[in-house]
Amino acid sequence: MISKRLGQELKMKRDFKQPAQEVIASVLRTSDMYQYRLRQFFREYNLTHPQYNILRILRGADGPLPILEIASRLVSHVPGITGLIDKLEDRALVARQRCDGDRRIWYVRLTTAGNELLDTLEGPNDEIERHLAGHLSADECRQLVTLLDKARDIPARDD
Amino acid sequence: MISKRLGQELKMKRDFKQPAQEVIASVLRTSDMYQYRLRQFFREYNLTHPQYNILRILRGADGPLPILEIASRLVSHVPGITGLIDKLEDRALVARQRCDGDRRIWYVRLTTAGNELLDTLEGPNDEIERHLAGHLSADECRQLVTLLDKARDIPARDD
DNA sequence: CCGGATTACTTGATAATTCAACTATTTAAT
DNA sequence: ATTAAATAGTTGAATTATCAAGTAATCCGG
Repeated sequence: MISKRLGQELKMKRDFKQPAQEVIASVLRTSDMYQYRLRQFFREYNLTHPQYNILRILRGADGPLPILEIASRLVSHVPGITGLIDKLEDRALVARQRCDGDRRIWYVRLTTAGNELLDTLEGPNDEIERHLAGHLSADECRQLVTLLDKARDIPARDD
Repeated sequence: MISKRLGQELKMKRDFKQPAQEVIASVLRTSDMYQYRLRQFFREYNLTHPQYNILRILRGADGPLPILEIASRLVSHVPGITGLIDKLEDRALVARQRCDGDRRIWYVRLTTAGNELLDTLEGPNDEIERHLAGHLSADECRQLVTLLDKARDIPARDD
């Protein structure tokens, strides 16, 4: 899966009509590539990438989080979180506990097993991330991240 | 859905451990954002984004293409193309025709209806692309595309 | 303290994706 | 010629994702 400039890669007859178009196509294609590799990687551990993200968010938070708080931090959209958490709970990687103050809220926390799984994954995960993006220099990474930050900052529509 | 730096956005307690990690997360998140918006947009036309891409690839090619050729140009992976094409064929936007020389191959071509749909979509699609990425300058677009090209150029694994 | 609005989360039906295994056809090798 | 291997595309089962609509708890205005 060797990558060239996207125009060649997709063998477009015409150039992209507007720069915006090429940006969007590039982002989507790059993301697809990452997702493909990450899926293969996490399959060995019987996890999907979103599931792994939930675990990592919980670890990063150092404490239980409300479900919607997880959803908002997740690189993905809301309803379906329930199912993801269900699955993690079935495997006892995560546990739900009701909030005392506000009984609408369910907190989710990492279990010991969840923590251990994250420990196990840490090395291999670092490795695959380095494999996927380690060929970019620190400077290129910074630029890319900055540009993508700006890309996500889409102005509100005036209509 | 206002976007800040990803570290804030995801309310990470710790910084990203390695630059590679942040790059991957940024790409995935940006892609999710685009996909979310594009899905909403194309729903009005009863199309998914992959379906639209197929139509556009066919238009770009100016002639029938073998199915696997479409798959390889598509911002997506192979088996499932069949289903996508089936659905487009059901709606008569596209037609299959067998290759004379090699009867394993099926060519797919745009029908008149498919062409017309693309015409209809052209304006609105340009508009949504400008909306999603039009706030980036031409120069930023170029940089971003160049960096993403490089990002996709993942070296082969030496193991 | 009553009713409507809001918030937090779940459900279930539907659609889209993914992967492994399959058919059909062609090419290559003995 | 016959078999093996490769190529092009399909199928179907299982998992995921999506969206609209639902429940349950809290808040808030009168």
